[in-house]
Amino acid sequence: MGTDKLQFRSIDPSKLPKHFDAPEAEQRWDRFWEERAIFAWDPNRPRDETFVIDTPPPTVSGSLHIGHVFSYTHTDVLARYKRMKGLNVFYPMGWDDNGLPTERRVQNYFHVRCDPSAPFEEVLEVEPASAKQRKSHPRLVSRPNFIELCERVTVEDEKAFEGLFRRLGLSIDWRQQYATIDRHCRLISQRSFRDLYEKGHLYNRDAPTAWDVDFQTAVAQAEMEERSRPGAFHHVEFAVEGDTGRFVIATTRPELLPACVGVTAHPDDPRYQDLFGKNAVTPLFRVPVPIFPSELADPEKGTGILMVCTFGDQTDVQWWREEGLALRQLIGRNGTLMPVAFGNDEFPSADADAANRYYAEIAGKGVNQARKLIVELLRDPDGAAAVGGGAPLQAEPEPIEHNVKFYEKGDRPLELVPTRQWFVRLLDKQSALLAKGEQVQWHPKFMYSRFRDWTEGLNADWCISRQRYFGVPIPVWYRLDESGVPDYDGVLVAEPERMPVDPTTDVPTGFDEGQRDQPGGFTGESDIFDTWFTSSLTPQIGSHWSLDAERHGKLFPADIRPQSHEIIRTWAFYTIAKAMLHEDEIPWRHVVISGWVLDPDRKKMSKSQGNVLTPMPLIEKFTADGARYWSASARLGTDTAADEKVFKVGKRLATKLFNAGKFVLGQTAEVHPVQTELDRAFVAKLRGLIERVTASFEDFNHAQALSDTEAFFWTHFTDSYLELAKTRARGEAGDGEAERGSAVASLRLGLDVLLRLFAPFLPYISEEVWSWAFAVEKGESSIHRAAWPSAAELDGFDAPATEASFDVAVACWNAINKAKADSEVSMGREVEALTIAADAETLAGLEPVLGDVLAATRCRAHTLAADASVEAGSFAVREVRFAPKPD
RNA sequence: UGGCACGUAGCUCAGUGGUAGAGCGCCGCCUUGACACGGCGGAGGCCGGCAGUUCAAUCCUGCCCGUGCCAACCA
Repeated sequence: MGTDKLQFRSIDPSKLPKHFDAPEAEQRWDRFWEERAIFAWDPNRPRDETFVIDTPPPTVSGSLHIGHVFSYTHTDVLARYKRMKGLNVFYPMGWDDNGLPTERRVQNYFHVRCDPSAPFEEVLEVEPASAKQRKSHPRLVSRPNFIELCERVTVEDEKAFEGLFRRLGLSIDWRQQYATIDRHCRLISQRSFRDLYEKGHLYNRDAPTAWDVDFQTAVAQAEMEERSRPGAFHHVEFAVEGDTGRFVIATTRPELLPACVGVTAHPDDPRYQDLFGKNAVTPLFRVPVPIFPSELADPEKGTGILMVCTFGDQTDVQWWREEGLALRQLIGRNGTLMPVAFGNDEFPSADADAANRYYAEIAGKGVNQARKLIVELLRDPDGAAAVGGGAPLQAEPEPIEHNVKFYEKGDRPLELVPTRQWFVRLLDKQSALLAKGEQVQWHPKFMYSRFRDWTEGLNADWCISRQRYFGVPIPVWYRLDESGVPDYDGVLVAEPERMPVDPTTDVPTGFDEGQRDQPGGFTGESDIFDTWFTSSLTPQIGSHWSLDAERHGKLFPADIRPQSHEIIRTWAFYTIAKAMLHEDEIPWRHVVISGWVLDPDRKKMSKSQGNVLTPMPLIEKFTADGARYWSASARLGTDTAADEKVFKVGKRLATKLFNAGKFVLGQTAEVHPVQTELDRAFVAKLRGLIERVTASFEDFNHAQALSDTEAFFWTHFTDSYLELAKTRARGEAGDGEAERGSAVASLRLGLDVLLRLFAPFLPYISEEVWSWAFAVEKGESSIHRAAWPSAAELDGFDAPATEASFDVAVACWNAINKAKADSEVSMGREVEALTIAADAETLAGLEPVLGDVLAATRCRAHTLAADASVEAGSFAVREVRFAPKPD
């Protein structure tokens, strides 16, 4: 026979290093994958063979933190699994460089501020600012120069991110890269605007809008957060016009008193029945304002009657609209009290001189300072609303803790400032949005409730304009009438073919540059889009929506959207909204939500607490596979502590694979089929593992898949099967070549299958061991392109007499090991003789695997004893005599 | 105040309507021809509390307590 001379493709273990050099291997394999384009998406394959990932574009101006490792690994594990399943994986990478975080970073880094009126400098020379420079005033640079600096910084930041992601082994197709500020994204984003405009989903409006006084830009509902802040109730006495009546309102914002435009109480409140319809007079400023009833006033709160100002909060806006109240805007865009004069139609007063005197005290001040000052003014009896009323401030302010709305990136409370803004109409589409959200499958399921709660609680349309610089320009111009006033209804939207445009430098069709800002001409919109307006298009950015119908058809909707839960209300929500508004579609079939990374003490990581972990040192210390192991051990949606112990376990697992691979592939033997009972039983067990792990992956449960694979590898493979088959594999058991070949064949099969099951989690070590022999043997140079193990693969193997053979062998081996441990002898000590007791049935089951057990335990002579008192399936070892310890 | 999630060994976490699991840590032993970046053995838990459903509850239901997140309350 010619075949019995055929040898397994083995390796010489002595030529391998003693220890796995992970840092070296990580760089080597990253290059290999890149050169061979292992992760390249093939545009020619059909949609049903494609798996599309809508990758989160990280904010590159933010610092790298361990959370990036965590959630991106979750995605990558799935990507690698799907690729091995034979799917054509589309796995792009985007960088979110657009917007405020970058601006802020540039401002700090170079110590500059953007001043649109500053002259453009052809060659801008700026260096990172020194501590000394930071003490002086920031340098003012033009908008184009500022944008140039933003681009300079983001290029550097992107490199850092790419470096991390490559080192981590993310199987990204780096040819599919985008940045949310690049030409392609500006184009898609502006086309999105045009499409929404044509469909009637957009409007612009001059109205009170949430405004950050530091960034000096409007902010959307989704970007607000509430922070608990100390405040105080101030009780202030008002008078009634033409009457002797007085009443006391309670307010936390006394500085808005000059902006008081009305007073309201609940219509059923018996205390204030006779006031409705009359005018109140404010103290200090003596402004007459209407008193009206409103269901929104709560008789239980404060004194039950309150002042309405332009604008203290959202309810003020509502009252202002519904009651048609005056507009007395006090707080300017920079957060200080604007100069106003009393004694005219806008700011009427019964005593303008006094009003102006009081106001002069607080004009130009910031909100906090103005509040302190006005409290003092309210102590002045002369300031009473009615003659002889005494000091308007009743008693001392009563301190309270209350929640105040902030821009999530801001440092001072939001103000409501009337400004012209663009909005996407969403409030009228809540139920349609909910239906779309329901069509998407959320993993874990309960995360849908976050989306639902947010959508149901929506209280404002989406404000998409920002008064900033580094972002996608809103592609519109406005006609100017003969007196130079913009016509905000006659909007000139750029044509799709001309996009992307910058209306501050490009000219609308039919006009020329000379007409810019001239009466009868046009003016360009200088606002940019909210970052989310672009980020909400990542599926379309990848699919080239509106540019390439064929590609779009293959890549949209995407299969999965991985993201974390805190941005469900922004990124997930807006993306669902866009897909619905553009094509009445869902943007992806599944949303895969990662939890948060907590610090080792299970506290939320935050910069202010200084407990943020940077990823590279952890990767250096525990290897990329170790870091991935930690990430992948966490179930979706579960907040997870960055516990070094878990990283360590991952690193240890990779080492174990290295060593096990070295042993298994180091065995030389003739090629024979798997035929010995123990080997067949092992293969049967392996089949069960493949089925369970595959099912877990299909169920988006990567953590279970990893845990099952790891447990099998450690418990069944290295700690038992490998030990039991070892002697036979080495040909030391005195069996024939067929038995030896069987052992080696099944050891290799076990290694082969386990490596492939581990490959999505531990791409480096699995590729390394794969490369030693399987790459050539299987004709697949990268394990990451190898077929995912299937039960069908094992169909050609003969079944064992009974699958229980494996467990019986292990139970007996464990019992003998325990006897050795109890006698404190090494596991390698030879046994001269022992008695193995078990019930008759168990004993019979042991027979076909007994040889391997005796060989593995180095047992020279044995007696089998049937003993019904021993529990079925287990063994008692008696009358053990150990050989003397060899010299 | 409401919604969601979580509460299991010292720590980090799995898990199941039928005698409770892993890793780390701890204790004892073993320098074994893949691996001391190992191996073997062991100790350690009224599965947050109280009720209910069930033959049987750590698991299902209700209430309570605690933790986290989200949202509301913001005069």
